[in-house]
Amino acid sequence: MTCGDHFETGLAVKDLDVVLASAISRLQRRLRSEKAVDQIGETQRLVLARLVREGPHTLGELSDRERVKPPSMNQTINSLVELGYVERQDDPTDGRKVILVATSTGRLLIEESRRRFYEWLQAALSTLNEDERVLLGDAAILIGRIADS
Amino acid sequence: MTCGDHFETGLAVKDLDVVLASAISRLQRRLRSEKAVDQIGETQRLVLARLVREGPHTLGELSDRERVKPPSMNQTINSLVELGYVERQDDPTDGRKVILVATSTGRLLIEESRRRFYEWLQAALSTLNEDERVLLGDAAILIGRIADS
DNA sequence: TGAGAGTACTTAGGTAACCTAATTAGGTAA
DNA sequence: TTACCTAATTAGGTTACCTAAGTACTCTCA
Repeated sequence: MTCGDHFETGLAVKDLDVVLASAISRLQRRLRSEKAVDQIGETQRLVLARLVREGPHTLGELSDRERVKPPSMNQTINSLVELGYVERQDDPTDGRKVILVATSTGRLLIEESRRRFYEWLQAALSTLNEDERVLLGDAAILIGRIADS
Repeated sequence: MTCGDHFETGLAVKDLDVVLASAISRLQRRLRSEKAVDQIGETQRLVLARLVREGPHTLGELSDRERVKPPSMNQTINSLVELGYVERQDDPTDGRKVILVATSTGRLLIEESRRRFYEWLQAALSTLNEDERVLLGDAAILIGRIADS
């Protein structure tokens, strides 16, 4: 395969809407079934991972980032707080705000959960070559941009 | 940008698990909110679209294709039947099977729904160039392959 | 030919993750 | 200090999945 080629010339772009939506739905379902080993769901894992990776956020910031309404995020946060993975802290400068921080337990869970997820993903990716992995990384960025557009 | 380059060298592949999962979740949510104009949900639309595109299927075939358990697919089909978009027919050769066929109303809905979806997607894709669209098409195929692996 | 095993669909009941509408509490500015 | 704005939360509902169990049909083979 040389520069400019792609895997299924023409076809790939023609049915982009259906092919992309279908592929994404299927991967989402697969991810959901794979994570079942964990104590937390996919949504909770993504939020907790963000708190660990990027540090404390307010509820509003989190719901914006994840493209979810505040009440939905609040529910996710409630379960993470109940499980002891996240802590609510008062914002010293604005009493309306609540600062959400991952606890050390939460940090630990994400490290382990992420390692396990990587195992599955690496197995799945083992059928792909390096070029394809790079392509997928680029595509993830594009998909994120579309989602947020 | 020349052959071999990609948009965020190194970074793209390094955090592939989180970046990909997050991007997919966000696009899924966006799709869900965009389709809200339709009478049917994203899941139903995907199934009905498949019936229109690929012709009649049994329930088992559909649930396999969509990576869902048979009872879940049955529920989706029930709602499509109630709305008059899909018809159940007996399999003449195997009394256990049920053949699912899109009605003409269903076919019509998909055509309209798809045109509308394309409008949104084209708008979203207008921020991308042709190379990026091709990349996204290729990635969709890879994602589908991973989901089904 | 008629049990026993297997397959395909369906029903029942439950859960996770979203939503909108309304409420509470804290901030801001005329 | 009243009136409005913003942030988080509560209440209640929907959708789309799941597992377990049941029904109806087909196939196999003694």
